[in-house]
Amino acid sequence: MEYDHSVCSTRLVLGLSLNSSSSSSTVKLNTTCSTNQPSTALDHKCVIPSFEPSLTLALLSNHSDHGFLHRDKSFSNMSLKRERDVGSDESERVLSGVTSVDDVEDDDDCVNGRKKLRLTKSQSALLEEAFKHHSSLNPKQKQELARELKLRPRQVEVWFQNRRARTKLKQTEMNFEHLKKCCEKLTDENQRLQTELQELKALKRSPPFYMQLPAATLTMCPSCERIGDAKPSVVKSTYNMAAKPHFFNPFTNPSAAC
DNA sequence: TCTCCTCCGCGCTTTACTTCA
DNA sequence: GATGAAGTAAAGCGCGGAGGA
Repeated sequence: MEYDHSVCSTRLVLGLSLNSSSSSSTVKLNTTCSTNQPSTALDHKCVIPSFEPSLTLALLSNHSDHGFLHRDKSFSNMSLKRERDVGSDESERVLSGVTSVDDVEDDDDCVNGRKKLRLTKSQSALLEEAFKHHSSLNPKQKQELARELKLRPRQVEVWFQNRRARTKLKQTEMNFEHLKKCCEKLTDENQRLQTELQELKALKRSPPFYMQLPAATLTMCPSCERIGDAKPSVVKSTYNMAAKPHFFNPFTNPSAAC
């Protein structure tokens, strides 16, 4: 990601939009410059995985004796949903081949007792590598990765969710820093322009330079040093020159801001 | 076309664990 | 070495959108 800071001017339109949907998640920064420069857009796209076939088991196992299911005394929608998750995990475990006694013990530790799972360095590295290729996994990729890492697919899924969240947060922080710098530069530029405007106003209020000179000196043009015939329309005074002053044109001059 | 259901991703939050003063 | 605050990351929860029946 790179920004072209050289093309923006004082009239800068900055838009930060965060769009999310189930099919994609987009973090977009549009930096539109008044000089009709192309905008820069930063996109982080997540691709929706395709349909995942899975089994849904009813809540009949010992899972109800442990962990989060305790929280739901009633047969609410939430409990139904958790049941679905548990059922999904069960089916995924079968599909991913994680059926050993050790695996089950691990599950009891990290899910029901909510003991924190810490991924090993090799597991993290492999997940990072996979994330480089796909920020989102389809069911098949998830199953394969889970089998490779000896994790439950749900854990792989959660890792990718958290990883996407971290990426998005980092991107947002970067966008914020960029906008902050732009704002600071625009503030400085605004201050400079205000000062320039005050100077020009003061200059306009003061009497023209040629009126402060003795009449004899008016015969010579201060600009071209040509002796004039004292006709005011011919004389090029410094004031007349200043009548067409150089103004900072934000549309033609590069801004200090961006 | 509408409704229901399921799946999935996301935002927000909780919590276990680590690091550091 | 003990301890508490702060930080980090795995996981929980609820919501909404998409899509199929």
